[in-house]
Amino acid sequence: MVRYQFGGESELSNAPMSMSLLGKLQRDILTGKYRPGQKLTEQNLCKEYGVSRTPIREALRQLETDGLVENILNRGCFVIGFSEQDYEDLFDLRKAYEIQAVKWAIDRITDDEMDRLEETFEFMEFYTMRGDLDKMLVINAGFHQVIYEAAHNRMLQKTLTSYQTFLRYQGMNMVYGPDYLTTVLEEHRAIFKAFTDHDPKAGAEAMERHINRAKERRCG
Amino acid sequence: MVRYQFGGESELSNAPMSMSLLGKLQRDILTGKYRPGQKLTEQNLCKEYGVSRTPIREALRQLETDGLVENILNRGCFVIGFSEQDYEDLFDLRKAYEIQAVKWAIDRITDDEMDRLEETFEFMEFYTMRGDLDKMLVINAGFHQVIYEAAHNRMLQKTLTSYQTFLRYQGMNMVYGPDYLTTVLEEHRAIFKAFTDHDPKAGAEAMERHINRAKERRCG
DNA sequence: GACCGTATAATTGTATACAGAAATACAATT
DNA sequence: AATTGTATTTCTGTATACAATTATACGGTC
Repeated sequence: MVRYQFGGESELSNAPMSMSLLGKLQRDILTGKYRPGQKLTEQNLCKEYGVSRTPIREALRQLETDGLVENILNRGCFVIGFSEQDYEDLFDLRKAYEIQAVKWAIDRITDDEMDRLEETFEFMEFYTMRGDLDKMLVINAGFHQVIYEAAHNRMLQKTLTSYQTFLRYQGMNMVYGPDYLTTVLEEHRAIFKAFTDHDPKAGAEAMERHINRAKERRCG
Repeated sequence: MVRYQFGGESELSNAPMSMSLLGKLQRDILTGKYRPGQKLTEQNLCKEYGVSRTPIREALRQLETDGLVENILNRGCFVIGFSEQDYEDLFDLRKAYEIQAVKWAIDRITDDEMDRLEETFEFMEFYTMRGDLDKMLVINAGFHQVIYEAAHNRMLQKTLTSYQTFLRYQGMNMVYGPDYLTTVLEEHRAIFKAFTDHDPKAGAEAMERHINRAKERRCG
């Protein structure tokens, strides 16, 4: 049995069913509810999310490590702003890791993971055929997630998952062209083929093309 | 006036003079005081570091985000173990980012940063001449830090700094060969030359060689 | 002796209380 | 009007208290 977990609601580990406080804060920062430079007062966040200061502070510390807020001693947390350059750069950082991920994944993937990758790709074909953009965006993220897992490196997985979260909320404002679905499908097909061919080099090249075009499209 | 901050005691932002709790925990995990799989009980850490649970918990959350511990809901924090493969992989992840860093840095470096890079390199030459390994290791980290800063990308800088911390504590157990100093100096000279030549491609190649050899040497 | 259920203890998650620092308001002074 | 010094308030940093969950110990049953 293969389970899918594309919803994005549960953040890998400790998520008590509903969206975690950390996830909510990530969302609200990345979607612009809190503006760059804005001070996040703990009291206000307590009221906003209906919890006490302790969990708020712990979430803020994680956001600090994630690089979404800056904590200045005795003065509080401030939302970090991202320039256009930062967003562009993110594609290059992601590209470097995605290429490494696919190379490792093709070498290290287990049979079970290969089954999941195949099934995920078949879902991509299905939803492309149906023209279901929303489902496609979710499956798209899932396809990459399987690769991250198959790379069998915790740090890589954490970092790329974090980038995905980042781009997911960014992508919510994007406009998707008419042939987005078919184009992206073919890009993923090339990547998937590299897995069936056990060809890390081809995988790296296909992934590089994929991310380069994603950068041009300015969406995942 | 150019100030150096190589000591590694102060972690960029909020470090109240002495080593921060987070830094101590990082050190004690990475140097093996706490073993992989070991449970970090909050009470014990309180006694160990002489603070209450609140700051301990906040530090643990940051360590979780950093990937040094795993937090299981209602069960506590456990030290994450790193395999030989993980350590090898880390060089590849670092390589990907260091190459990107040097390419951006050569494009984006300010005059002030260039002065600091030059001065740092001159210190490297001096300490190599003197055969001062300890100082050299510190300056080595500093040289890369200047590059990270010159790349002008917060995420890149955070990630690479974190890798440096990781490898620094690892490197403490390493044995350095007799020509380590001169070899490393020449590798850095090639990188530095790429900056004076404003040649990102050459910089990337020099950096790739540097990290590849570092991987062979199994130290910074 | 192995297994299971309950009671107890220990530990985590959350809320609150208190101390110290920073921001603010405001009066006095130039 | 601008500035400085002080008092007040607000907020962060830390410690502690309480609630919920998990781990442990122990006794009963097979």
